[in-house]
Amino acid sequence: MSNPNIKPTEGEMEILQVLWQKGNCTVREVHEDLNKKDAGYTTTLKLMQIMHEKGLVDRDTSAKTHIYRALINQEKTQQQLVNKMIDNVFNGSAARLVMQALGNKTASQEEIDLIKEYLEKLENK
Amino acid sequence: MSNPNIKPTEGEMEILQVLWQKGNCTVREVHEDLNKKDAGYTTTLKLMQIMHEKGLVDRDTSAKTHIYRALINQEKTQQQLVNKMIDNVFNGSAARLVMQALGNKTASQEEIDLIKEYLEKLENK
DNA sequence: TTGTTTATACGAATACATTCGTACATTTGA
DNA sequence: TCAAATGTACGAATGTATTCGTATAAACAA
Repeated sequence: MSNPNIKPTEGEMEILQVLWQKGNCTVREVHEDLNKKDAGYTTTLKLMQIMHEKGLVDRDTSAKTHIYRALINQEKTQQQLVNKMIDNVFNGSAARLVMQALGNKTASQEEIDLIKEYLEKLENK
Repeated sequence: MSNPNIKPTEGEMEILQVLWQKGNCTVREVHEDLNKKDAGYTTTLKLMQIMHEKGLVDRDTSAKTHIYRALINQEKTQQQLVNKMIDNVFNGSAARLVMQALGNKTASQEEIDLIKEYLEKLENK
């Protein structure tokens, strides 16, 4: 398993988002995608080097500019973090988390339809 | 507002859970409720003192043994943490978080029914 | 060629969370 | 009364995440 029980930090999650979305990336590409923040380039570099040490990412160092890719699975990681939150924040109740998530403005009608569809599927097995 | 934009740490969340559930508590009561972990008593004490400094809890110090209570609102705090997770882990998609939460074993049939009911209500307004 | 740009590596500063030891005061019970 | 138990306060050690400065090498362009 490449994904034992690692909990990426917040900064690491931001980088993983980019890698999951774009696939293989250089440090600069990731850094530019993160431009909302005002951190320096070497900060992003350092973070990605640490992530490599931790086994969160792999990299191709054959050229001068290294190419990074995520080593841990997006869904598994999300699952792990959600489970932790259910436990840590919602006393173990998935339903309460779901309702909080739906009660907020980011849940559009479209999203709600998606969820209903998903619930149907869940029931049919 | 007593709840501007504070993000409780993991350890603080554990203590808040106890306070939200039991209402007013002494440090010892909280500590005993947290007995899963092997941290010492003064560790819990220190954490709660820090939480007081941060304005997360209030305390009655009129007696020797202080009585603590949560100052921040449970639902608001949960909402805040869920929103952060939607953003940080699920690229802003509440639906994806919900599905991950439902896809795990902690979501029982009972919970799923609850959620469906909740969705109905959401649609009717 | 040579100076500028673009990389990586890495040490160190800073910030924050967690944990514990110890000092000291109050309460309690034999 | 006085020793043990129970409580708070607080400094300090530890661990971890984040940020940046600087050294150095490679690529590039005039």
